[in-house]
Formats: sequence, C-alpha cells, structure tokens
Amino acid sequence: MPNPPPPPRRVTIPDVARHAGVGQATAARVLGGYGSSSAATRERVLAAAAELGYSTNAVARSMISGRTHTLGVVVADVENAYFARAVRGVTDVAAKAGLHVVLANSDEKGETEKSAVQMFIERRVDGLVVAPAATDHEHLDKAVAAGIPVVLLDRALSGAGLDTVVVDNRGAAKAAVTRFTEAGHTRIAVVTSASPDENATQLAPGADIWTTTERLTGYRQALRAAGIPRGAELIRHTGYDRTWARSAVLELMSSPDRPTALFTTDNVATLGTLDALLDLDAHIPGDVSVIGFDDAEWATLVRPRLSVVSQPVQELGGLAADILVRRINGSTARPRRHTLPTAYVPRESTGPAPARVRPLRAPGE
Amino acid sequence: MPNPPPPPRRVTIPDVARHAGVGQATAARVLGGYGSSSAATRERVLAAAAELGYSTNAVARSMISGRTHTLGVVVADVENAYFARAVRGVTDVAAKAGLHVVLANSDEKGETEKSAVQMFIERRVDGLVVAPAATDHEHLDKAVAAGIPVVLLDRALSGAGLDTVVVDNRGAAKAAVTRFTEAGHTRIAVVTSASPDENATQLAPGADIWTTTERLTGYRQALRAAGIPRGAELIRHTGYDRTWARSAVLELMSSPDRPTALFTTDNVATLGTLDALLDLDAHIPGDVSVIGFDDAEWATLVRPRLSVVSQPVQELGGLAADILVRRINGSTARPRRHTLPTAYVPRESTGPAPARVRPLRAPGE
DNA sequence: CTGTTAGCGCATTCAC
DNA sequence: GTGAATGCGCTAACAG
Repeated sequence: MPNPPPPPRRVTIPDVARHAGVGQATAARVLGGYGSSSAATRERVLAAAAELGYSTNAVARSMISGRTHTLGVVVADVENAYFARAVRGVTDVAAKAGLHVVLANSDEKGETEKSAVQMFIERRVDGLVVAPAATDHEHLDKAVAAGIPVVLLDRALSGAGLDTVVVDNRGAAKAAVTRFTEAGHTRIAVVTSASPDENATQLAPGADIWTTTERLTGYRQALRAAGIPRGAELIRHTGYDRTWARSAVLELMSSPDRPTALFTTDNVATLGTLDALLDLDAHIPGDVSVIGFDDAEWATLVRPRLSVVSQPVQELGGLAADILVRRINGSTARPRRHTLPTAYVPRESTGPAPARVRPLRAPGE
Repeated sequence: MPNPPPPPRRVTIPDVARHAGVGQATAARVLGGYGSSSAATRERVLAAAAELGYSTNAVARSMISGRTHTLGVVVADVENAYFARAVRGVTDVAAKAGLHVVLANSDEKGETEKSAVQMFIERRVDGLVVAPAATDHEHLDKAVAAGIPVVLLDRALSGAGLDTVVVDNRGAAKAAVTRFTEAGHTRIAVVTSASPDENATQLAPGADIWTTTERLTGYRQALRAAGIPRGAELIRHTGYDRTWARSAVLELMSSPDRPTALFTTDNVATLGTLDALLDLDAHIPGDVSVIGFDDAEWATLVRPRLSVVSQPVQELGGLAADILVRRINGSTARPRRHTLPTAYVPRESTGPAPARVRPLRAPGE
C-alpha cells in the first residue's frame, strides 16, 4: 500500500530571489507586500515570480503568523435549509474579512461535534462557529483556552460564557400560539421533532437550550396564559422524520376531540404535518389552523399559503462571523447573547376556531 | 489601528519532551504515532502531553508533509438546495478519508471562482471540487500544475481534461419533454433561468456546458423528434429570479394559443411557474401539464403533486470527493467524465393534452 | 533600501 | 530504542 505521494515541490521565495538576482528577504518583502522596496527591484522580483510561476505558500505563512485566516463552522447538517442559509451568512461575512470557512457536519451527535472541534483546534482555525449538539462545553473551552474565539449559533449553552447568536424561540413560539388562543382555539396541538425526554438521550441536564424545546415551552406558556389547563396540552414528538410526523398527525387528527390548531416547531414537523392534513383532506383553516416555525420557499406555494414564524437565518450566521472577526482583531468585550428578532408572517393557514369540529376522513379511504 | 494580536503560544513537542525528560525526537515519535518507542517512554510522554495540554499543530505538520488534508469546494451558492446537498455529499466522503472541506461561493461569477481557486492553491488544498462558473480553465490548469487534482461538478468544461461528475441534462430533459409530446401536447413551453444569449454575458463560447442550456437543447431535440416545427418553440428566459419567472409565465399563459405543457429547467423557474399557475387558477394538468427539473421536498406538498426529473445530487458530490481521494492517493487514471443517471418521477402534474384550450383568468381579477 | 541570520513546530535523517 | 541536528517556506529582526 503506497503512501500518498508527496505533492511536487513548488517555486519558493529563494528560487525567485535567485532568479531575480536579489536577496531572499528582498524578494520576500515584495512578494509578501510588507516592508519597503524600490520600484526597480520590485519589478524585477515580480517579473521573476511571474516567470517561475511563484505562488505564496499560505501554510508556511500561517506557521509564522499563527493565523490561518480560517473559520471553522460546525452545524448539524448543511443539507438542512436552515444551516445552509446560516453557513452562507457566515461565509459572506468571512470572505469580506479575508477568511475561509471550513465546514463540519455534526449530525446532531455530540461526539462528532467534539472531534470536529478538536480537529479545528489542531488546524489552528482563527475562530469557531458552532451550532452545538453537545450539551457540555469542555471542548469549546479548550478552543477558547487555545486562543480561538467561539461563537454559538442557533442554540445557547448556559454557563458557557460564550458569544451566542440566537432568536427568542420561546417568545416567538408563545406569540404564535397566542394567535391561536386569541382566535378562540382551545384544542391546540404542537408537533415537534424534539425528543420527548431529553435526559434519556446523551444530552446533559439543562437541555432547555434546544430550540425546539424552547418552542415547546413557548407553546405551554401561551396555553397557560390563555387559561387553558395543563391537561389540555397536546404534544406530539415525532423524531426528525417527515413520515413519522405525518403518522403522528394522522393519529392525532383521528380523535373525536381532535385539535383545531396545529403549531409545528420545525421544518420536518411542518412537512409531515401538511402531508397528513392533505391526506385527510382537511380544510385549512376551516377544519384546522396551522402555523409553522421557519419560513420556506414553498410556504407560498401550498394552498392555503402557510403562516409561519420566520427568523433571520442568514443574518444570524453573518452576525456570528462578525463577532468572530472582531474578536480575532483583538476585541475583548464581554461575551454576550445576541438575540435577533423573529417575525410572525400571517398568510392563509390560520383562522378562527371552527364552531363545530368536522370529523376527518381517514387516509386511504 | 492595532494589528490582529498573535494567538497565544501553545504547548509544543519540545515542551512535552522536556517535561517528560526525553529527547525531542522521542516525544515527536510517540505523539506523531510513527517510528518506534518503548511502552515505558510512550506512557511518560503521553502523560506529560496530557498534563501540559499538548495538541498537535497541524499547520507545522502540513508544512513538512505538503498535505493539508483539506479539500476546496467552489459552488455557486450553498444556500441553493442543489449545492447544499452536493456539498454534503462531498463532506461525507471527505470526512471518511480524514479530509476537511473549505467552502467558497462563486455566485456564478467567474472572477470570484478564480480568486477562490487561487486562494486554494496558495493554501495548498489537497484537492479541488469546482462547479464551474467560469468558462475557461486556466485557473484550474494552474491548480493541476501545482499538483492539485481537480474534479468538475455539475457542469462539464470541454477540453479541460478534468475528471467531471455530471448527469445527462440534455437526455433527461429530452426524455421529460418527450413525455409531453407522447401525451399529445404540441404547444410545449420551457421556462428557464438561463440567460437568453450566453455570448452576451461574460461567458466564453462553448457555453453549452451549462446545465440549463443543455436542458434547453434537450427540449428542442424532443420537439424536433416529435415533428414539432422549430417555429413552435416556446422559450422563456427569466433570469435567476422567481418573480420574473412568474411574470413570464403569466404573460405566456395569457396568449390565446397558450401552451398546454410547461417544462421548467431549474428550481427557481419551477417556483415562479407554479406561482403564476396558481395565480391564474390554472387546472393542472387539465389546463396545463408541468414537469420540473430537480426534485424538492415540497414537490409532494403542492396539489397536484409535481412531476419532476430528479438527479442524485448527493451522490454526485460524493463521487467527486471519491475521485479526489483516489487521485490524492496517487491514482493516475486518465481523467474522464462520470455521468450519473437521472430519473423521471411521474406524479400528478402531467396529463394528456386537453381537447380544447380554456382561457385563463388574468391574475388579480 | 537591502541582505544576512535566526527561528515558527514538526518530521526526519543519522549516529549513539 | 533514543537523541542531536537539519530543513520545510516564510517572516522578522538586525546590520549594512
């Protein structure tokens, strides 16, 4: 098994210096764009460089400067539209600051995230954006200890003392569900891909850091505020699977005292929920009102158009990168939480509670 | 304006060696996991390393090995679902091979792509995946000359002599449009975000490399094969903007001899087209049949469900990474084009040509 | 303004 | 099996 062959040797500064008939340091200065040099020598060096096809070795430069001009980004999954947009926000701001972005997917696995962070530390990234899947932060502390600023994205981590960029998930959810209660709904269900018991998983205590859990809390608060008894809570945990969400809603809506309003805490839950309602031939919002968390390009393509809670995803990523850039440039401001505003986008999937609850046709009938 | 402060000094191998009371080379051997060492010293070194909190400096290592264990990826826009999925495919395969992925967005600008590639060369990435926006390949040739293998993704570049991973856009489009002709449609339009005149833009000749142009060609071939005269071609170039696509289709469908079938060459065109048809209250497929290029999570959520041409996006990315890994490991196989299969996914938006063409209500009426 | 010299942290000879 | 010495390509003093 032959080892990966080493890459070909490339043209270096000494090569250029020789070719230009100048000292190594002189060539380095003009090629590196620092110090000073006469216009004459500069031209000769540049000519020699062009002739030999010289190109900077950023690795060698990084070794000295200690800066790699690289940001590490850990998200659950770039394929997820939310993270794709967030990553775009990060890269845009990063690019403007001359930083590259290295991407890692954690798939919501704490261990994967940790090893990714470890790799990033070893690779000496200049900063780290993490949408945490792990509930502890030792690995992030290590990064900070190594001089790498860390910004949390989308999810907070209590007690981590890190810059954090989030939205008020709880408040946004509460506001959304309050639309339901104000419209007279009392049977309000929530469909979420959140795990029913966070503590049963690898997650540590204090799992209220998770967005969907926060949204669930907001849902509960809205009900409570409306005087709807705790026993009337209708919660369906579906796992991160569209077909499961569909099944859950199918079952949920087959009950005689089925809900008249549905709040979905995430995109997958929303997709599965709409699948089910379509299968049931449910009239929206006549039979049931729906509000989804997170806007989507298709939200205006379904009929009725879907009312949603939207968040400024790209801005979240951009702000995270922005904070990193500032810290890289020496800012020592106390880490804080940045909460960006969400917006409720009313469209057509919400209406008053129906006077009487029509039984819904079972699917496949 | 203070310069970015240098990062703190980190624990190095000499530090560990001193602390463990061994020679530098010995410490390096056990920490680097090469050469041989006695179990006893190994333990002492490891203990010292743990105690001091040593962590490898991948930059220094790269400087010697010449390998950065990094892949550069240039796509138009990660926010685009297609590229997001492709990037995921790349990162998955890359991660398995111990490679990291650096991401750059070209926004379809050749210049942006070129500078990104240049940066990647300077940073000594081990391989490059590029979804080319530029029509020439000098910059890619430079990478190859520097010993960096390059794989083209999604779009071919004639004469570049590079590994290429694509689908048969022309054939897939032709097959899709042939469904229309076989169903008796003769007024078949295509909606595309492709530029009407490639040569008018920054693009060089031979712009038939572009996927949408290829799909357009497939459309034409299908019409010709069905004996539909060239003059009956109905092509709408809309630019990469959903609202423009909507307007174009609104106008298109207001004609008395409007088309009875619509083929959209890309996601944005599809979204805008459906916007328009929904606004027009068009009955699909009674009034007009629709086939879109590229599947989407919402394709089964609209009514009727949208028939599409789907391509194995993630696999495309995965294969690109796979080829790179092989080349990094020394493969010198002749570069070739890998064409992955597409699939026509019939759903509910396609039907026979209507007997008579019902006039469509203007929007806003 | 220019050239000489000394490292950055690690892998790698080569003697011991 | 171990340790001292050398160099990867570049930047940063420091003299000249």
